Formats: sequence, C-alpha cells, structure tokens
Amino acid sequence: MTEQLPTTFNPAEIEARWYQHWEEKGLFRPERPDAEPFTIVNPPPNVTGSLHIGHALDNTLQDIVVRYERLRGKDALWVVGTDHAGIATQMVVERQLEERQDKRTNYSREEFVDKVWEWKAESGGTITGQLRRLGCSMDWSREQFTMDEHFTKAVLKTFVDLYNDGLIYRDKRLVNWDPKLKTAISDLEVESQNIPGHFWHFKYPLEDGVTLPDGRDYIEVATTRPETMLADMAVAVHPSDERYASVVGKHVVLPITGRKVPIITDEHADPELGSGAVKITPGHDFNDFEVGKRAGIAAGEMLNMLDGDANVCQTADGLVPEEYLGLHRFKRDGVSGARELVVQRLKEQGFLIPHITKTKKGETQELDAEPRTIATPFGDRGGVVIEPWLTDQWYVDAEKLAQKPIQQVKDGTIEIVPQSWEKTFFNWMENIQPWCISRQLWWGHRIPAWFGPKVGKDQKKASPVKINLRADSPPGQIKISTVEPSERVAFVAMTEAEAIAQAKEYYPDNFDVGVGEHDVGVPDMVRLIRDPDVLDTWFSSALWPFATLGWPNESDLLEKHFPNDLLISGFDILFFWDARMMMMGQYNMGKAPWPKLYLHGLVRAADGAKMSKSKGNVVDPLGLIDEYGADALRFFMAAMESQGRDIKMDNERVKGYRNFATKLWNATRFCQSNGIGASSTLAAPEARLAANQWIIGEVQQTVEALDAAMADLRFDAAANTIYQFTWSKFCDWYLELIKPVFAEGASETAATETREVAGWALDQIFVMLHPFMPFITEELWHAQGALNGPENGNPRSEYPIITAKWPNPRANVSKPATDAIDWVIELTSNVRSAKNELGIAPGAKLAAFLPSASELASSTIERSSAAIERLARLTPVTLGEAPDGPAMQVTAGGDVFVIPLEGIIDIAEEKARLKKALEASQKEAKSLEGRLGNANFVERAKPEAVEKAKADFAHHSAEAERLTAALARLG
RNA sequence: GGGCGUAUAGCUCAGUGGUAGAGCACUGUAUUGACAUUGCAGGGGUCGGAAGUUCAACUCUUCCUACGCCCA
Repeated sequence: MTEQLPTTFNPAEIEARWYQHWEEKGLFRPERPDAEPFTIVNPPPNVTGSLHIGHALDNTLQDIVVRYERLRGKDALWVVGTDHAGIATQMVVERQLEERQDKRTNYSREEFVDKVWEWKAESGGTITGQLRRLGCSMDWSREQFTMDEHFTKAVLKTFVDLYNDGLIYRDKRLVNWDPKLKTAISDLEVESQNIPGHFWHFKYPLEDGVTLPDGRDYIEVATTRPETMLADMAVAVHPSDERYASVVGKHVVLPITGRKVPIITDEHADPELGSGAVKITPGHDFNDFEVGKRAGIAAGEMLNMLDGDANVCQTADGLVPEEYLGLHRFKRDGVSGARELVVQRLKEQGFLIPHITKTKKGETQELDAEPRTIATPFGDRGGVVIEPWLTDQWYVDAEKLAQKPIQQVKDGTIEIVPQSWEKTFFNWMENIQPWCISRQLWWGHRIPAWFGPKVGKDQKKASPVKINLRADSPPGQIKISTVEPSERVAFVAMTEAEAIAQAKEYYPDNFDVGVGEHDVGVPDMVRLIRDPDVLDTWFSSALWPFATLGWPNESDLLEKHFPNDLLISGFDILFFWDARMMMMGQYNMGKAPWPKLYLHGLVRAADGAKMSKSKGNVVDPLGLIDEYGADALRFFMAAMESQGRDIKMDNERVKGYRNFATKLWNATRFCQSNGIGASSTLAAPEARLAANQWIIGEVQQTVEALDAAMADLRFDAAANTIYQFTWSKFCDWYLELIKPVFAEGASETAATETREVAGWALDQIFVMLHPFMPFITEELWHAQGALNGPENGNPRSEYPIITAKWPNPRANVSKPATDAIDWVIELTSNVRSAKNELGIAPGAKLAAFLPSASELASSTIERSSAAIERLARLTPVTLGEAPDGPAMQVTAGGDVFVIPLEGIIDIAEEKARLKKALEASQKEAKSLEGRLGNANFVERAKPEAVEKAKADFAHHSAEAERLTAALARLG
C-alpha cells in the first residue's frame, strides 16, 4: 500500500487484511516483559453461539480499553475463549438428533459426549471468527475453553476444596426442576412470567363430624394448582385466625385420595387471602416446603406425586387413584392432565365452590374458578413451567462465600461502575440462597464424587453380608445404583484413585473397593459409582479470571495478570457470572478478581423493544459490518455507551460514523496531495506559525480530554472528543487555515513547518482514534508512513499503529498564537453569518475597515492576512475609519469591523439584522442588570459569579450601545 | 408488594447550582482540486408536573405522573 490512496474508502477491502496482519505478527500481545500489565478477560461466549449485537457492544468496549492500554505501553492481555455452555450446547446437539428422528438416549453417554465434541469442532469457530471481524485484539494464541484439560483440573480442585471446607454439600430439598430438560436448574435460571390462570376454591371436609363455629363441616381452601392436592399433607391457617382456632389440631379427609391430614397453624397462611386456609403440599411448592419443615415433616417424608417428566406417579402412601397415574401435571398439547381431572372429579363430588361473577350485561354467571394472573416460573432454556421437585442435589454455601465480596464492594476494593448497580448487588448478595450446582446432563464437568453405600459404625467390623443394603444385590457385592440416595456416602476427590483410597479407609478392612456397575464373581467388594451429574456451567466460568491463566498451577503469567484490571460485562450476568467470579476469586486466590467492574446495558431495537428471535427484531452485527464497516459499528457502540442506559439501535447513526471514517480518509488524501506524510517524532514539532501552534494546542487538549474520559470509562465522551477534534477542528478549520501555505509563491519555510505539523497532528488523530476505529487508522497510518518512510530515516513507519505510542505532545504553544487563530475563526464565522442573513453571496470578497484595532487584531491581520482573506473573504482590511455611507458591522472579540455595503445590499435588511442583535443584547444586559442590582446576589454569590456577571453586563451594554450607534448611522 | 432506573430540540441522546449542547432529521444556500458519505448558515427546547432549599434550580430535596427493568 503505497503511492496513492483510492478516492473512496472501502472498509471491507482493508479489514480482513489488517486483522490477519495483526494476528499473524502476534501484535495483539507484543513481547513486553518489563511493562506494567493490563489484563481483561473476555466473558466467554457459548462455544456454539454466534455474534449478536450485545457481544458487539461488550467486545467493542473491551477492545477500546485494551487497545488504549496497549498504546500506552502496557503489557496488555485480553484473555479470550469460549464456554462449553452445558444446557445450551447439549440442547443444540439434541435438537440436531431430533431432526434426524434420533435421540440422545439412543447413545451411551460417551458416544453422545463425543458427538458434542464433534459439533464443537465443527461450529466452535463461528463466534471467534466473528469477533475477529469486529476487530477485537484478543490473545488468540492462548485461546481457552472451559473444558480444556487444565480448566477441568481447576474445576475439580475447586469442587474438592469447597467440599472439604464444608462449602459444598449434598442436600435433599426442593429444586427448580425443568421437566423438559429433565434437570435441576438454579434460581437464576428461572424466569417469572405473569400468565393468565385460575384460582379454584374447594371444600376439604372435616373429619368425624367436626364443624366450624358457623356450622360448616368443611374448610374452604383455594389454589392455583389443584393437581398438587394429590400430595397435600396439611391445611394451614394463621395462628391468630379466630375463625379456625377450634379446629386446629383436628384433621380433614382429602377428597380423591382420602388422606387424613392435620390442620396446622403457620404464619405463611394469609388470613386476607381467600378463606384464610391454605392447602400445604411440601413436596411441590417452595413455601409449603418451609411450612412442612416447620411442622416437623422431614424432607424425606414429604410426599412426591410427580416423576421427572412431571407426570403423576404414585405417592409413598399409595393413595393416588389409578386413573391419575401417568397423566401430565396439567393440560399440554391439547390433552387434559391431572389438574383438569382433579377439578372435574371435585366438581362431580360436590367439593368445588364455584366462582360467582357478573357478566358485562349484569347477568350472574357461575365459573369453576376465578380468573387470575399468576406469576409462573419458567426455565430460561427449556421454556416450560418449572416444577418444584424434591431431589438430592449438590449445593454451594453461597451465603458464606458472598460475605467477602459484599465487604469488598462496600469498602471500595471492588468498584462497580456505574455505582447505581451496587444496591442491586447488595440486595441479591445479602439474600443469597444456596446455589444448586448439579445438573442432570451429560455435557459438562462431571461431578468428582463417587458414591458407595453408607455403613453404620456398628457395621464397620461386620461381615460383607451385613452391609448388603438391598436384597437384590448378591451377597458380598454392593451395587450403589440400587442404594437409596439417603443411604449413600460420597467420596469426593480429584481422581478415581483418590476416591477409592478414601473408600478403603471408610469400609471394613476385609473389603476391596472398585468402581463400576457390574461385578461378576468378586466377593467382598464394594462397587463405587461416580455421580452421573455435571456441574452448572457457571461453576466453571466463575474460575475464568485465573483458570485461564493456568491456575491451579503457579506461573509467571498468573502472577503477573491476576488480579485482572477490569471486568466489562452486561448487567444481565451480574449475578450469573460477575458475583460468582468474586466469590471464587476470593475463595481460590484470596483476592478480588478485579478492582473494577463496568456494567453496560442492553442493545435494544430502534423502537426500544428488547431484541429477540421470537419478535424477529434482531439486528445482526455482521450485516452492519458488511454495510458500514467494523470501524463505524464500533464507533457507534462507543459513542452511544453512556453509563447506566441501554442503547437503542440506530442505523442512521452507524452510517454517520461511516461518513466520519470517509471524512478522515479524504483529509488524509488531501494531506498527501500536499506532501504531508508521517511524523517522525512523538513530541510536537517546533512551530512558529500561529495555525500550527493552534492545532498543536488543540491536540494537547484533546489528548487530555480523551485520557480523562477513558479514566472514567466514559466511552461516549471519549468518542465524541476525538470525533469533534477530527472533524470540527482539524478538517473544518486547520486544513482550511493551512491551504494558503501551499499556494504558489508562498514561503517554503512555512510550507515545510506546516507539513511537519500537519503530518504530526494527523498521526495523533490516528493513534487517538485507533482504539475506536482500528482498521482505517492502521491503513492510513501506513499510507502516511509510505510518504515519509524509512528511506528518510523516519523510524515511525517501521511499526504498525496497533503498537504505536500514545500521544505525548509536550508542546509549549504561545497564547497569543492560539488566540489569534481563535480570533480568525470567530471573525470568519461572524462574517459568514452576517452575509447569509443579508443574502450576500458567500464567496463575495468584501473590503473591511477596522477603526480601532486591538493589539491582537492588528498583529493577526499582519501575520495571517492570507487566512483572513481566504476564510473570512475580507480584502483588503484597512486599519482606519470607513468612508461614510451604508455599512454592516461585524465583530471579532472586541474588534468591530465596518464593511461598506453600498450597492451590495438593501440597507433595510442590515437594519433588521442589527435590530435583532440589539434586542438580544438588551435582553441579556437587562437580565444581568437585575441580578447585579440584587444585593443578595452581590453579597452571597460566589465572587467569580459576580465578576462574570459584571463582565457580561459590560460586554452586553457596550454591544447594545454599539449596535444602537450603528443603527443610527444607517438612518 | 419491595427495589432500581429513566423523563432535556421532531428523533436518539450528552450535560452543569449561574437562564442549555451533539448527531440525525428539517430550512436556506454553495459546486472547476481532500471530501455531496461534502461545505457554510439557520430554525427549533417554559429541560415530565407540583412544592421546597438557595441570592440563583434543568441541576439538590420531597411528593406526584408516565414508561422501563429487576426481585417477591
């Protein structure tokens, strides 16, 4: 890429080329052993996923920070990798099998897992390729996967350590069961939705002729889930509810099952809700579970009436009638379920209390149930209603692990940006529930626990036959798969061998211990079996900040890059991922994983709706890249990212930033056509000309503003700063100001200086813009380098911009010089504006008189007459009184130019213009006068505010006077 | 029911205790050499409503209204 740039900027043409160059040359992680580290870990996307607009935002922000820090000389490491995403990935592969009329259970576990690995090999590169298209400068040489061998080691170690510390335990309690995926899920994976449903009222007859004070021989209960009455174990009333005090301790006989259940008291029963009496199904409702426990029912005794598919099964007491067995819990695919049958039977038997209501026409109507909106839990992956189900699962004691992170956020060890998220964080962390981490899936990290039969102390020395817990096991051989969970003991270890060793310690000396289901002819042997479940995906990704760096092995890499410096994530995974990294970071590493957590919002559709596949309003970032270029999309994301707000998609704005890239492209072409090439110094060149000093000063201010914005992670402010500088200062003013320097016959010294300064300023733009728009800046950087390259001894063109140096102008610009340019700019704008209002052709050159010139004016007119002529189109400018006759007045600073208008314009129009300006000044002056006349203001306001008001008043009064005089002169 | 957030120009959004800004859109205008993916100029806002604090409120406080999100 030398010689000439094409006349139009084509993003697609340069993007692939530069990305490949960076990656091949290892530029995303240049060797900087002595440099200060800077580390970000990428939230690992699902391995089989593809890039959506949220990834585009998340990764753009991270790349901006990483490129910025790399340019500032740090050893910047952006860890990248993918997540095995247990449920999501298994679902994808199962769906593929379904399409071929096949299913998972047609295969062995090993065969199926192999299929998932095959699928990963096939499609795992999709999203990583897409991240490259976005320009993300991650360290691909160390790409990670949460099921890499070393990662698995980290996961197992964490599990074993937590278990040994009592922070992981097995418990029988209600879990959120997804009957479609047939696995337990955590609280976070449950989404509550309000859906229309019903509230049924039933009569539960009192036993043995007992009656309520009002004579009724039944208790009325209401429920939204009638089918669960098959497993009801009590009726609860509030302890202070007088209506039922006389029957507490008595029993009701449940319709259908005939089960006798007690009437108990519990705070959970709300006297205001329905009849005040509530049916209690401890095995299928979270609240009832707690009520049941308080009533002294152990988890193991709680009745269960559903199987893993949420079909009715027989309860332990065998009281569920035959006709219910096998029915689904409720109507599904048009087929009635247990719910419908229960309602039908109760109605037939007279136990249903109808809901009486009036129609719109005022007629009384009788319904089976009261219509009601019900907050219903759904699995976020499976999409079906979650069933609270009593099972044995592994839990993390999240409450204990949460304590240190809570404190760290409170004491500032971890800063959450924007801070408003702290409250949400505390609210969740301070009420955190045990974290269910076991999943009944095949794809994932298998839990390192091996079960064997529990042995009582007295059995320790007994013969093998006596610890044979089940009749169907041959003597001396114990198959754990036939042992009730409550009769199992777990050996938790990193390896099978360690688990066996533990087991040998546990079992009587004369026992041998092995692993596996079957055993033929080996007596006196305990067969352990590994827990078939896998861990919640988030259990492994919680280790991401250090397991990706090699932990638990110690290394320089880990030492240098942990803790990380910053985490950027969407607020939607604050609890799923961020909080758990805090817990695991603290537990495993003894430290917070990063000192700062930046949370960004969601990218929404143009109408503000959440994007979703079902709504069909998903915007594909790759499509935007194809249309406008990756640089434009990235700049859009940055410019729109203000803290604490979601981003609404706006294609027009992306287009605007594509235009911005084109603007820079053309500005560079202009520079090249005037012999302006690459800079050769990091510091600003020596400059004498005012325009050059001015742009150097502006660069300096821009760098400062940009650094300030980046320090605060104000991506919008950073993007707008570089945008405004490039377009409004550099292109609109500086390039226009220097055009005369390259005119024929102009000073060669001035041209040389200007080439140096312009080339330098352009390079500073490239570097400052590079984190936001890496592709075009790299392209133009090299194009400029080709113009003033190594053949001239310029070292700058030997390295790419990605590893260039962040601007450090160290310039000393003179105030009179920059003031002069600001003055020219003001004069030019005012002249243009006046001409426009008076309908004078913009190109018309006008003579101007300056009756009393300030020092700034006279020296600027002398030194920068070419710029004044070219931009303000005033020529000649005479220092002195204007001849009599109609004229317009234009100001710059305190200087008033008189521009004769004879023959050019209608005097009336100038008078109108002056009058408008006069009114504005008078209004301002009057308001300021009023304020200054207020003693309270003068006495109590800050002195600088008073000073400013005085100065403004003086200015506006003088302006009004001047305008009045000018008007008078026009007659 | 609890918590959080938002409300500023037609649209999308910044913003500060001293009477408001950007981009897009709109209006007018310019076109022989960087750029029409452009230049120049302009119109447009009682900063959601009410009360309070203050010399001064778009900004701070309280309440209200609307919308959105999270949790139960």
